[in-house]
Amino acid sequence: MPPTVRRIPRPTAQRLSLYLREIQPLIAQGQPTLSSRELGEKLGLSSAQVRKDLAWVVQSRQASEAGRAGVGYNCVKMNESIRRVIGANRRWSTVLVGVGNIGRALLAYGGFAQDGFLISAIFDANPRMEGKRIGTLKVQPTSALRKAIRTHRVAIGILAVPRSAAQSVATQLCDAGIRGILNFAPMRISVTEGVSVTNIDVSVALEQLSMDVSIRDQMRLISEGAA
Amino acid sequence: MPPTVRRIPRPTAQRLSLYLREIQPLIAQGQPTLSSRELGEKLGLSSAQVRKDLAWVVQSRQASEAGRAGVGYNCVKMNESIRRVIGANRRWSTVLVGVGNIGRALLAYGGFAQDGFLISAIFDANPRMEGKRIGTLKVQPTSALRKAIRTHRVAIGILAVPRSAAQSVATQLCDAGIRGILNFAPMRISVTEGVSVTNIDVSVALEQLSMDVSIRDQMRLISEGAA
DNA sequence: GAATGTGAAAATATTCACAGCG
DNA sequence: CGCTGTGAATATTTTCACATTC
Repeated sequence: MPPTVRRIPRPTAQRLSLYLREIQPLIAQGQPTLSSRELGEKLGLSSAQVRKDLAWVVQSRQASEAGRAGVGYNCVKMNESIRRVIGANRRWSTVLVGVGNIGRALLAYGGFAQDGFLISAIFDANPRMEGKRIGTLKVQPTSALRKAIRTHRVAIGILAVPRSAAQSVATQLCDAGIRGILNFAPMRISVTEGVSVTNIDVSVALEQLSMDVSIRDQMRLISEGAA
Repeated sequence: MPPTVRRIPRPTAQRLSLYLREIQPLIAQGQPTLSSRELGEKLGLSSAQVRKDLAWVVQSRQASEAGRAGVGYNCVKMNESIRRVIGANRRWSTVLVGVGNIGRALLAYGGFAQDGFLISAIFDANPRMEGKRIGTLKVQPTSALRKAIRTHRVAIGILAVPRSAAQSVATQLCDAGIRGILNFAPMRISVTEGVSVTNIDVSVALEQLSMDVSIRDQMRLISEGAA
């Protein structure tokens, strides 16, 4: 047995998604290859970093589709390899719970299909929404979650309900056998062991941003003081 | 001069926002103190990690408001100290560009005010929206950005326009003197040197989540195979 | 006893730098 | 030459473990 196959590092995994975002438009406009330096420049990363990351893609599968010295990486092949490694090559069936503004924004944005994510059914905890049609889908009560998740083999639930309903719906999703939850509610949710959660919290993002701005301000003051 | 004051580490900064989210409800329900172990358990972190992070808060300001051995950290004071360190103690004036579904969701969510973020003015690139009132604010054309940013001393722009308009609006924000942009458009935007950007990209989040789910699946298969 | 604060050790992640290919 | 792939060197982050305080 080889010296224990290490798992793909978190930071690498995160960057791979970003690489996909950069590569895809290039493919669309027909660019055949891309060097680690070019890709790195677009994202503010060193070329060595990019090469190390892409080396993971090649190694983690036994695939041999590597870059070519003197040329760079084949865009199409690299796109496909990355998608396989991060599990974005298959289609993911999802359910959306909550058809308020966020939910409707997600439904209106057609871009997920291209990334392999399909919203199979939509739900709302509010009975007044029941039966309403949005696009091609009819809003169902959350009591129908279990059945929908089983029949569509849904792995991912998108939680776009108000904070007050979030934990209750999260529990229903877990009970119905969901495997991962994308949580838009501005709170941490508790889930069954084995269920993955990714949070999108605007306040956290704003705080991160304001901190960056603060730090830049301080540095500016210092350098101006020194000048 | 002390041996060069190191800047607060990125991962620490990110976790500090999460600590705030946990501490605030505890304050509301009157809990006086919190131990590093308790806080860590809520977030799946080691107590040592929490203590190291909080040590930064105490050190990075010369403040002496530390935890107390045998007791834990004073919730109220820790909340305030963290907010000061990450720049969330002051009020941030923001502008929102794009009053589609995402923009309206942000306006409808009242929780930012509590975190010190105020949406001072709203804009839309679509002239048909001009003059429309949403809540207490009137939609302005993006040509009015510069003036609004100057008069309200706005540091942060929230970019919630469709992909096709994102770069153009980002450029307008930069020209108008914005300091940071929270970008909801599913693309990387180019900005003037010195402007910070934080992206909220649902596809990236979904990919991250699906990758976690995939990895769990693989581990499950392996352990079942071994059993 | 229960907890903090913190050096020292371990683990991770990034950058360097260069051999070798196209 | 330009660029990949990768060990070795750094740098950063996390964990350990324990003296110290309440």
